[in-house]
Parts: sequence; structure tokens; C-alpha cells
Amino acid sequence: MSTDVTRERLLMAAGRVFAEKGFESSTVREICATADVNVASVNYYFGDKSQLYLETVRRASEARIEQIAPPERSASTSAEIHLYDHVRTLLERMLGSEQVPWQVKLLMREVLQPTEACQELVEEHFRPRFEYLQGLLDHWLPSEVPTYRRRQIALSVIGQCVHYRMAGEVIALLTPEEDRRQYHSLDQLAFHITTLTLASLQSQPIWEIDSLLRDMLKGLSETTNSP
Amino acid sequence: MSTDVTRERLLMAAGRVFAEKGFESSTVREICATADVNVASVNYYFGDKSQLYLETVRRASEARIEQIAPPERSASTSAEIHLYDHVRTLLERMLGSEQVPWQVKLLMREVLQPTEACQELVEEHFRPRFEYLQGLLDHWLPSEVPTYRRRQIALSVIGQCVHYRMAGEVIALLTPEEDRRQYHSLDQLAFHITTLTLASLQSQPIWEIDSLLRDMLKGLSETTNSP
DNA sequence: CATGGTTTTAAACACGTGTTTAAATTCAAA
DNA sequence: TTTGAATTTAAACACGTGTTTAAAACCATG
Repeated sequence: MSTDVTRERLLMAAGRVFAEKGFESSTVREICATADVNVASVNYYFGDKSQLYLETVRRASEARIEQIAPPERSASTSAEIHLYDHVRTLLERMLGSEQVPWQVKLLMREVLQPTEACQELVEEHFRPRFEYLQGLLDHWLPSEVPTYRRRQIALSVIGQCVHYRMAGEVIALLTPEEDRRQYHSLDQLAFHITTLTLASLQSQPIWEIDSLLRDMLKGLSETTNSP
Repeated sequence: MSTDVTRERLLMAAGRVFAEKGFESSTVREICATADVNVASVNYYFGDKSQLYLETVRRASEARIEQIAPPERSASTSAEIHLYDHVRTLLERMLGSEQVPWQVKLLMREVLQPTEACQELVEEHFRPRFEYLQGLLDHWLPSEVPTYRRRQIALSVIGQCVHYRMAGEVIALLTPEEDRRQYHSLDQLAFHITTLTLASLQSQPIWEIDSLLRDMLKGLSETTNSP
């Protein structure tokens, strides 16, 4: 055959199956049946099941990044819009258009329960994106804000986005279907998260509230906390 | 024996094993070995493996809720402190003191990939907590704010908390160990999330930023978005 | 057409799985 | 102590798993 067409079919099939069931629960036989390929092919082309899995994860992350890129903006575009674009792109990569793409399911599994493939994933994809987001946020942060604090804010943004994927099924149970259809579009979710973040960064300097709350807590630490 | 001591040992052992490896990857034999009990006991007491799992999840959620309750406060305690307490309690339940308790790992699995046990979980534990949090947030929200918006804000708070558990291992890879030890204590994380949320709710009304950003987006929607 | 390496195939292998069985043991009540 | 039900035990069962094997089929090249 031309260029390893069965190898390619295996990778596609494996991606879907692994994403749906996880590594352990997926059987080589099901993958091969899905790919319409002989059972022995996995070992012939990849050595064993786990190396097939590894290769599948690599493909998934690359594909997902290239699939959805943030929109191009003119040079004069405001920082607010850039943040919105980033949040929306992040959400789009995870929630996808209609059904959740298998690549995302696979990567989520790696995040939750990292295997050998995870470290590679972090260094090549997550860290660059994470640092880019921090750069965006710097626009609203006075330079005296310490690094760890910048990181926490970036994590808050990501956390809000990721939540809709990770806990998607529980959120669906908690939200009336009507509301979900109406208000959980990519645009609306991105809009909400961006707004919330901007509100906390722009308006009142967050640091004043900081000390306010800190004082409250200090005052309480001795007088309470027991029935 | 007195009151089903082996039944109890099985539940304990099963909890830990299921939490660590998930349902499929856990073997009845390992569970029984951990519980120091014969292999047949699972079927004798629970019928089969999956009913043991179901019972384990039920126990886990109940135990975790009772284990960690928010601190008692005097009647005059400010709404800010109540929010802080709630966030901190949420974080504490998930991140635990030192190592992640097996109950949490088990529940996280249910959230990510719900089984039969999940619906029960949502109605009995997640929804009440979710609605309580919404009630807390109402303190800063004008009454004309629509319900779906309140829900989204609550989801943002929860999302930020949950993220540290769900993506914990990836966050660890992204954060220098030094910083993690110094700044990722329960108190500091709770403090950060509370502050961020309060800043976005209190200070400038979030709704002004809303329309500001909305206008920006409108202006862009025709002039860009293609190379 | 014949050749030789590559790929595909069906069958078999060794092992681990959840579950069942029937005998052995335990233990409280008669 | 004897009896009889509840529990524990080791062995076996039936099946699905990842992997290997050796023969068959393929296919470009001489």
C-alpha cells in the first residue's frame, strides 16, 4: 500500500477509542475492528498497545492546536479584545463546535491522570500558552505585582474555562436545559469569563480589597472558629 | 463476626483502590488482598464488582461532606468572610490536608465520567452546595441580575477551586516547586479566589464593563477575522 | 514470469479477569 | 455437646486480554 495507510487508520481509530474509554478499558481488538484491520497490526506497526497510545496522544495535541487558532486582529486591537480572543479560543478548543472532539477527551485524560506522555504535552503546548496568557494579563497589572500572583490570576482564567469541559456533565445536570441552550454558547461563556476577569483587574485595584479582606480575617482568627 | 466487619473492610479497601485506578483498572483480587479477605467475599456481600463500586461512591460522598464543615461564625460576620469560608472549605475538601484523600479522587472520577452513581451525587450534595453559594453571591448582586448570570458567576468561583484539583499535576509542572510550597497553601488559594471574585463583584459594577466589551466586539465583527 | 522482501492473516498462546462452586470452618442457639 | 445456619475458604470455571507465530497474500523489481 502507499504510505502506511493501515498505520494511519490505526491511529485514527485508537484516538477515538482511547478518548472514549481510556487506556485500560480500551481493547486492542476493538481498535482494530474500528480501523478494519487485523489484530496483529498494532504490534507490527507500534510494538505494543502502550506505544500506540503514546503516539496517539502526540497526534492529538498537535492536531488540536493547529485546528483552532485565535482570529487575526489588526495591530491596533485593544488588549481587552485580545484577552477575549484568547479565552474564546481556549473554550473553543475544549468545547468544540457540537460534540466534544476525541482529541480533547484524550488530552483531558492526560491532565487528570498524567502518563508518560504528559510532560511532553506540558512543555510543548501548555506552558507556551500559559505564558502567553500571563503576558496578556500584564497589561492591567502594575509592575510591582509579584510573579506568583500573576500566575494565580492566569490560573483563575484557565480554571473557569476548563471547568466547563471537566465538569461539563455535572454542570448540565445543574443547569436547566433551556438556559444551557440559550446562554452556554461559546461566545457567551467567553464573554462572561472575560468580563469577570477584566472587572477584577481594571476597576478598583484588587490590592485594596486584598488588605480589606486580610484585616477582616485577622480580626476573626482569635474570636471564633469553635462552637 | 460482629457487624459485617469484612463488609466494612471491603468498602474501605475498595474505596482506595477504585479511587487510585478507576473502576475498570481495579481488580477484585487486589481489593480483596488489600482488605485481607477472600476473593469470593465481594460477590457474597455485594453481588458483583459494580454494586460494590456504587456503594463505595455513596459512602465517599457522605464521608467527605461530614468530614470537613465550614467554621462557625458569629451572627454579625460579614458576607465577605462567609464567602471566604465557603471557598476555603471547598478547597479543603478537594485538596485535603496533605495527600489527596481517596474519597475526593473517587468523586472526581464520577464528575469527569459519570456513572450510574452520579445523578444521586448531584442531587444530594452538589446542588445544595451550589445553591448556597449562589445565595452568598446575591449579597453583591443587584436584584435585576438574571438567574443565568448568577449561576455563571457561581460556576466561575467553583471552576477556579476545582481547577487546582483537576489539573493539579499539570499545575505542579507549570509552577516552580519553591513557589508552590510558599503560595499554594489552602489559605492563600482561598484568599486569592475570594479576592478576585469580590473585586469583580464589588467595585465597578460589572455591567458597565459588560457593555464596554460588547461594543468593542460589535465594532470588530465586520472589519476583521480573516487573514 | 519468477523472486524476495513486506504486509496481512487466522490461529494459537499464556495469562489475568470476574464469578461460581462445594467443601471447610465458625459460632451462636438448643 | 450437638445442631444448623452463616461465613470463609481454595479451587475451578469460562471468558477476554495483549501478544506471538508461521503461513498466506501481496507487490514492486529483476
